[in-house]
Amino acid sequence: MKILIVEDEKALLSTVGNFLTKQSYICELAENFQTADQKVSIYEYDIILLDITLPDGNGLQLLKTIQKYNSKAGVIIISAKNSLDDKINGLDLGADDYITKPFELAELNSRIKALIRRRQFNGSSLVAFNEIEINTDSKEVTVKGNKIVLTKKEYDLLLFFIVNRNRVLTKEAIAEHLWQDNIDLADNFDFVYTHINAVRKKIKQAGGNDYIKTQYAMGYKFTDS
Amino acid sequence: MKILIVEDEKALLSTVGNFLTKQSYICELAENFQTADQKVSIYEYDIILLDITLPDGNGLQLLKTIQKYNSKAGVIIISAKNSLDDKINGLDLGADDYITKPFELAELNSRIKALIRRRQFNGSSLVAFNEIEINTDSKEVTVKGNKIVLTKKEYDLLLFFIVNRNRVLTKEAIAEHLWQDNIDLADNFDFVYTHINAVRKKIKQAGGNDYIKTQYAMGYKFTDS
DNA sequence: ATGGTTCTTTAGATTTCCTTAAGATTTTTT
DNA sequence: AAAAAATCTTAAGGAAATCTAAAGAACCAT
Repeated sequence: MKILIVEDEKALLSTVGNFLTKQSYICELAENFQTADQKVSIYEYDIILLDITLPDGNGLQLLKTIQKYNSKAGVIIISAKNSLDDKINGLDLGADDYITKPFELAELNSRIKALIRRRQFNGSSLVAFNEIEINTDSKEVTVKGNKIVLTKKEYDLLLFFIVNRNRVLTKEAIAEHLWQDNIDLADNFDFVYTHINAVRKKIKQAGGNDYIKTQYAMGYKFTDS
Repeated sequence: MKILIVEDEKALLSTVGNFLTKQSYICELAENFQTADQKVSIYEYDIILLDITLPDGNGLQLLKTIQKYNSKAGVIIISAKNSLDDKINGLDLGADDYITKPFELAELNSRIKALIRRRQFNGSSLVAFNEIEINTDSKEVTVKGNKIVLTKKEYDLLLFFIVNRNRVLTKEAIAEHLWQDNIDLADNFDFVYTHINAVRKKIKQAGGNDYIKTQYAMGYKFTDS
């Protein structure tokens, strides 16, 4: 099982490299965009760990090279905190999973294992939270195996929640993600209510739990507990 | 992610403060050189927004204090129009970016995000004081591992205390932080009592110590000793 | 154009919690 | 020791945030 680790922070790079080597993976390291791009276009990897913030280029660009020369590889994005949208852009561009800095090595390990497991069965990219699954390729959403049909806004909203699980998201942050620039930040964001209501309704109808927890005056949190 | 906003125009200060708070940053405000200098030399920040034209000193001077005590912080200079030299001096003295008045909140936001990305903050989302822990991502608060549920005002208050530990905070300072602009300085601040009482009660109920020490006629201090 | 879908707006119902007020308690001053 | 000032505590009315449903507006494919 070959893994390429792309990360410009040297300390982190070698920590992760050492750890994964001990876990019996064959590791290669790249600490900038150029090296990574070169390696990806020449060699084959099973897993690529990709930090998207690199000094000499954006890791998201690398995803294109990966798709071209290394389409069988599974990609886990390493994202900086607070770059909420990067995660989703990554998933759109073909990444399979993401992990937020700082992270536990144990967590990284279990995500790698999960990815390997998934890849062996079907090559599609899945984002899941308990009984809710999103296939980001086909954009299909299932709840307890039942397919539910979401509109684009609803889909974006649910994906945003699941990718940012266990994080309180303010209405403003949600609005900013869903409407990008077409939004007046001084506006009121009451229309968010409507879409949250719609998503809740559809998940409930399919027999799913309501993981969207309202935190009065703070925002919403997608969580188990 | 902690941000210090240094700006003498009160209206702008509170607008920016409110906005960034809603974007899930932990904000502190300073409306003159002296306060800012003091805060910078005592506390740690991730980002400092710095207006250089202050009534009681030049913001560029502050950069030296920042360098000395807060060298990890990223600095964005807020400059008045046409003071090009200030910008250049600022960048020379270690600022990371600048933004010109008047500016859009959206623009400020994206510059902050860019700065975070560049600096690759692994902004710790844990704030702790002995047996009390606050996860600022999930906004969960635990006391001896027991989760307690706080309202927004209570949460803000506790966070303010812990961030400003070992420091006597007047009722006025607390009120100013919790209510930002919506406050009449001629008012009495009796309502602070109610919230302090609520926080104390909930922490006690979860088996925690009462670190909120009342200093008669002076204020409150969150401390061990 | 037309019909269907999705998005936004509106407004009333509901929930949550913030402020107020008033009496009790503590600390300081006289 | 009494008076004054500051703080504590509790409960209830009202303000603010959220929910919900339904109608109007925009969009899209035919």
